[in-house]
Amino acid sequence: MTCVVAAATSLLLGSPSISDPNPGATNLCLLQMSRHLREAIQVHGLMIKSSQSTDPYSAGRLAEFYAISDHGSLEYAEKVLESVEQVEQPTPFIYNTLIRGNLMRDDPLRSILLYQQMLRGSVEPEHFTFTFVLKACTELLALDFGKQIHGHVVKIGMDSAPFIRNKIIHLYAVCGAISDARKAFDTSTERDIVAWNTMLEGYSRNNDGRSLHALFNEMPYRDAVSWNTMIAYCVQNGNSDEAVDMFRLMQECGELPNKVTLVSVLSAIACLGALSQGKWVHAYIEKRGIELDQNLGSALINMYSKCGCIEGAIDAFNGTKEKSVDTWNSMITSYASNGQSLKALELFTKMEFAGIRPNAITFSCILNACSHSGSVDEGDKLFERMYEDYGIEPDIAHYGCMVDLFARAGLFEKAKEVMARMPFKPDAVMWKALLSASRIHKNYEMGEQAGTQLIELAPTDDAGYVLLSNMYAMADDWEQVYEVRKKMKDRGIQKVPGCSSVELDGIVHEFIVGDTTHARTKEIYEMMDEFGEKLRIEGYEPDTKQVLLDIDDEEVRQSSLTHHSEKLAIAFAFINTKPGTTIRVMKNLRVCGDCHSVIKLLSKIYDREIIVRDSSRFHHFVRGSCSCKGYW
DNA sequence: CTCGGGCTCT
Repeated sequence: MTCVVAAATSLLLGSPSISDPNPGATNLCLLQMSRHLREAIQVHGLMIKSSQSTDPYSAGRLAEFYAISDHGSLEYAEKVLESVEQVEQPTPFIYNTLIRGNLMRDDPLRSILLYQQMLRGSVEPEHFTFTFVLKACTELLALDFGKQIHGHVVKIGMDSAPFIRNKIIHLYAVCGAISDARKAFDTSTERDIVAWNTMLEGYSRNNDGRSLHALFNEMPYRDAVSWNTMIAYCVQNGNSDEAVDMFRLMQECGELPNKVTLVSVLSAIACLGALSQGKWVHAYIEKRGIELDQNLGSALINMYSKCGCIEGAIDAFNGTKEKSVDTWNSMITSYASNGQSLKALELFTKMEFAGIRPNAITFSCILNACSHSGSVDEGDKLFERMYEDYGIEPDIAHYGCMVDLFARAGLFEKAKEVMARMPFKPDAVMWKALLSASRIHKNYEMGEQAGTQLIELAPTDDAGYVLLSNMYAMADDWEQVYEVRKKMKDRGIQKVPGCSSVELDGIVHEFIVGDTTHARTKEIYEMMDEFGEKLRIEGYEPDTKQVLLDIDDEEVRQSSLTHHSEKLAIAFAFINTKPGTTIRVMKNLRVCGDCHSVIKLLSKIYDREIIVRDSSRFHHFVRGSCSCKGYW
């Protein structure tokens, strides 16, 4: 096709003797067939020669090609407008096209300027014009300017047009003027489904769950978008359970989930760590023959990864037809967070080999993998290559990875060097990494400094206090433990209670520390006693320094330790699953050292694979050892 | 004779 256009164009340019019965139509045809900017420019040249380029319809076509098509150029589009202006008043179509083109290329401000230019030139806006300009206002959050346009629209009686009215609702909703949005919604004569959905989105954005649900219930009928909006709202507010319920209800109501639905529900399932539900969704995608595009592919990889199921993630990765950087990044992260850092590094090499250009996020993932596998030299090299080979300036997160990398390996001098050299002030994430590493390497001095800084930088986060006091306890510095505890109490910071969950037959069971509310509490505690017995035989002794913050009495401390939520969840899973079944536990906080050693032993004693997802990573316990190799 | 990716996920 490309060759045809080029050949035809040069033929026409080179041989004025060839007679074309309708040269104007031929040119437009050639223009439409153009697949490259230079071809269009050649046709444009022909049109200029025959004075066709300022003819209103042809100029519109030219502007459209330049402003909208993939091989266009907004600069040329504006040139078309300029040349028309010199001859006559441009049509609204040319303006509409330019406004739309700039919107599509993420320059809404230019769209607005063109609209103003249009008005100055006394070109009458059409209702197409308003839809584009209102969208530009929405993207710019230009509420006042949008209100002016709204006024204009009302004045000329166009406010009842559904497209325009919906854009107005959207504008107000996005700008947070929810009552104005509702007014526009209430006063519209015919409310189509988009109007309802737009209003739903408004409540969702404004975090008004009550009005959102009320409106959803009032809807005369709902489509997939309506359901998706509700599901997304649940996900955004951390109500993963409710999101999954909505997803079920949606299907019961006969509405077919689409890709957007699936992406949302997968992220909810990932939060819950509900693997069997995630597998169901994967099977559903395959059954319906839905193609794994980049978004859906990444959502699946992410879900499997967060459920500790690396095989599933690999499947989803391989099943994603057109892999983007994000797809690769997701897979690299999956390996890294599941304790397979060397695989992550391997995949990065494959990625480079496949000619995919890594981005800043790729390097965060990969440097993180290096620190978790203790690949210090490799990480050092990659950090250099990041700028040298790919021109990516490291941001604070990358420096954080490097600090983590060195500190985890016990190279505190190197870590400090990085911090001194970097063009940023250390952030809480960095101090936290340093503090954790100090605890592992028993570098109390470094830990004290990091912990103090951490508490100053993130005074409302309980993690700093907990980590620091735990470290003091390890060092047997009980006076400091008390100080930290007091500071925490004075500032009204509460320790977030540990909470773990396991999924059984599609139902997620939750346990908090010392939980006695579950229907099968008695059996659970009996199981725990059995654990205790077997552990004692293995020669295990509880590490009571891990509890600290909430308890003084040694006896209570011990019992609290045995009742950590992950242990309850594991006991429950033991009661309800056949020997040999892999157990997956999701925890909101990091696993404590005592639980970590207990679970290691349990995996050995009972020959069970136990996978625990804590707040920062996965622990795959198999036959007495853990994939994190003691680093977490 | 042309034009509304109308709302939902990342």
